Amino acid sequence: MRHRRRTGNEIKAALRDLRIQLALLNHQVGGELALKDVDLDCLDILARDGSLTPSVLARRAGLHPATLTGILDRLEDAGWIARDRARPDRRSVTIRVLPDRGMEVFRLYQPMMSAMDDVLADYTEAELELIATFLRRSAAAGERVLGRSAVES
Amino acid sequence: MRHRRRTGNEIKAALRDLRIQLALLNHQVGGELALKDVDLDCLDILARDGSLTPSVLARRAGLHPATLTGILDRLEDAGWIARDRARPDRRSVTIRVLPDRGMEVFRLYQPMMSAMDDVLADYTEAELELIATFLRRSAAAGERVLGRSAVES
DNA sequence: TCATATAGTATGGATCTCATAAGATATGGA
DNA sequence: TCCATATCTTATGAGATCCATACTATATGA
Repeated sequence: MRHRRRTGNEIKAALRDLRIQLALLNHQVGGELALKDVDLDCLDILARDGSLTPSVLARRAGLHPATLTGILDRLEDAGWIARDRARPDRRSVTIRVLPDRGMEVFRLYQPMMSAMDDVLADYTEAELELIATFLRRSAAAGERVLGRSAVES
Repeated sequence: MRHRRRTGNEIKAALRDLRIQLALLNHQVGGELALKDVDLDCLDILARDGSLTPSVLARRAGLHPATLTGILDRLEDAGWIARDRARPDRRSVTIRVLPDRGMEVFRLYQPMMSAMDDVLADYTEAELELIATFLRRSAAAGERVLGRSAVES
């Protein structure tokens, strides 16, 4: 059917707009916290995946290991993370996110969270489930695509 | 109802994951095109909003005017944009996105577009409309939130 | 006409990125 | 065990980027 394709394109366009908007929002929040965009991205990945080693985080974030060292130095100095050296492999380091500054971040994202609550209030429970599943599938799709091209290179 | 709140939080979490994934994907695409993340963001904003002046784009992207000059220099040198000086106000410049390199970008985003098509194939037309509306509302919410805090500062 | 405001860009110092190298540790075979 | 090689992280330094400031050109309004 023709409508399906058109709606699909609208979804992709809306997704692009949403990405921009979330990027700008993050940029603004980062500014208040004196964090570069990439610093926030790293913190976000750590929050999602839990403690990682620098090499794994660098690969996952698409950054050069030496670049990540600089980022971790900044994050450590500002009290966002700690570097632990107590693993079976003593070359390795574990990055641990400190809870100390969590409330600051929470406060800065609060306006967007409230705005999202307003959006969500218009939907039924079943519709919310549908949306949640769609978002998870889209994220997983992104992960698959990224994983494939990472393997090739 | 308790379920609503939980599902809402799941949506927010999924949105966070999706944001990360799209950021990483953009970072990867940018790498192939020798573009910084912020360069791609600017191109994306221009694609969304049409031709803009440097000052407007700088404000919209949350960047210092001098920073944007550097970005525009890069984009111009690489053949992404042109700077036009033909407006009523002769101090002003209009940034125009050139179509020349559009196909390159299209090709690089193609894998993600295909992956999204696979995701979308599981939904009915009505469900797709629901999702599209949700995404548009979320983007609009982000815009409102950002607009408010921009006014304050 | 001219004082002031605005758009965009040049300048230069601080900061960031990353290729390379170095140091520390691990691993596997002789 | 000993050692060659690989791996993890970080130091170093050159080049790129960011941005406060200053500057030029143009506009606006008294």
